[in-house]
Amino acid sequence: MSDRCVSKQTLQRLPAYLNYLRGPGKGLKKHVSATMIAEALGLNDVVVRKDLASVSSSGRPKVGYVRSELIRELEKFLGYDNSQDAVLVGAGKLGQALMAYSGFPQYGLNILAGFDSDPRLEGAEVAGKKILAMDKLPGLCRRVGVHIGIITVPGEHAQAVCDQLIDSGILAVWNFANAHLSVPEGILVQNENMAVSLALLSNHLKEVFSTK
Amino acid sequence: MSDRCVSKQTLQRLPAYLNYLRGPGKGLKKHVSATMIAEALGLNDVVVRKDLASVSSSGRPKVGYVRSELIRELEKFLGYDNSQDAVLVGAGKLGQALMAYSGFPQYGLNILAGFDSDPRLEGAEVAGKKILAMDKLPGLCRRVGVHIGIITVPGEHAQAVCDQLIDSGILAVWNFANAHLSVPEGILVQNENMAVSLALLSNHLKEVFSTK
DNA sequence: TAGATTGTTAATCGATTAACAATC
DNA sequence: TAGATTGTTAATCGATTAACAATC
Repeated sequence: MSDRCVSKQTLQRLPAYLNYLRGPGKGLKKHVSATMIAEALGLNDVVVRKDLASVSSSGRPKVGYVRSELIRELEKFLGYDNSQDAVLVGAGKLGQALMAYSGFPQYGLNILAGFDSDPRLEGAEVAGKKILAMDKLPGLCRRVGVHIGIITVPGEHAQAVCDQLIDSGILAVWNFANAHLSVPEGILVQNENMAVSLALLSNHLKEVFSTK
Repeated sequence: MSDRCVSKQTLQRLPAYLNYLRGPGKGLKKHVSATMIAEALGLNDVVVRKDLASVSSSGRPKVGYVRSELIRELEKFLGYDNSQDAVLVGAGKLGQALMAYSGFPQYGLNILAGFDSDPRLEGAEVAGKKILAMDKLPGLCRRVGVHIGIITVPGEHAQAVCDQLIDSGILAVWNFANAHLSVPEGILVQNENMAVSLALLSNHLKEVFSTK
C-alpha cells in the first residue's frame, strides 16, 4: 500500500476536490490542473498539488491531471468505491432522516438497520430499513461483520450506546449526540457535533458586529 | 471586549469543556481543575488551561475554577446565552429533522421558519414552525434581521440558495449540502459535511485493517 | 525552444508541548 | 511552609507557504 498516512487536514480537503471534479459538467475539459482546483475552492495551489500527490501519481507537467482518472483515484482512496455496512442506534427524527438519506451509498456507506430502545418503534421500517430492538444489536453486528456505528440518541445515553457498539465489534463510531465519548485505544470517534458548528457561527457573527 | 480572537482549534474545544462541566451531576464538586477536564476528555492539560484562560479569568491557583461560574463564562463566550434567529432552506427529511430538533435553543439557535421551493410543502408546519415559499425569504430575513441561514437542499441547488440567502442579509451560512459554496468576503460558511466525516471513518477502518 | 505545470526542498508560520515562575 | 494549581515564556513539532528544479 502506497497510500498510507495522509494528514488529517489533507483528508478533510480531499472530498472537496472530488466534489469539485464531479461538479457541474459545464466546460468539462478532459484535464484539470491543481491551480484550477485551488482557485475554485479558495485554497493555495501548492496545498492542492501536495494533497493530490499523496493520492494520485497521474499528474503530468504542463498537462495536469486527467479528470476522470483523478476522480477514480480519489473515490478509491476515500473508500467511496466499496461500501461499508453500518448500524444506527437511536431511530428518532434525526436517526430516521439519516436512515432515509439516499446520498450515503455514493459515499460508500450502507446503513443496514436502525436500533431503538423504544418498543413502539420495533419492527417499523424507514426507507426499507428495519428498526430493531437493542438486544438484536450484537448478533447482527457480529454475524454480518459491521464495523461502523452511528449514534443518534440523546446525549445522556450516548456513552452507554457507544459501549454496546464497541462490545458488538464496532471499530468506528459516528457520533451525532452532544456528548464526549470515551473509547478504548484503536476505536475512532468521529463527532458530528452541532454544538461546535454553532459556536463557530456565533463567533463569526460576534466578530462581524464587534468590528462595526 | 477582552474576549476577541480565539484560535479555531480552541473554539472547537470549548463546547466539549462546557459539555463536560454540565455533564452527569455525580460528584458535583464546586470546583474543577483544568487537569480534571483534560483527563476526562483525553487532552493535554496545558491546552485546556490555555483555552480556559482566554474565556475566563476566574481560575485560582491551588483551587481551580468554580464550576458554575466557568459554565456561565463558556455559555456567554459561545453565544449560547442569547438566541440568534435563523432560517432554514430545504424542508426535506433532514431539514425537517433540524426544524424539529429541540436541542438548538439551548445552543442559542432559534429556527424561525423553513423555506422550500416545493409548493406542496407550502403552509405545512413542522414542530410549530411554518414552511414558506421561497419568495417570502428576503422579506422575512430583512424584517426580522436574521443573520444565520441553514442550507439543507440537494447539492446542485446549494449555491443558488446560498446566493439568495446572502442577498437577504445572511452573514453566516450553515451548509449541510454536499457542495462547495463560494461567498463574498466577510460571509462565513460552516460546512457540516457528511462526506468529510465518512472519509475520516473509512480511512480509519482502512488503517486498522492494513496494520493487521 | 518556451511556457505551463508538476513535484520537491527550504523557509515561515502557528499550534502544541515542555519548563518554570507565580500564587493561594 | 508545602503542595497543588494557574498562567506565562521558551522549545518543539507539524502544516503551510515560498522558491526552485524537473518535465512534457
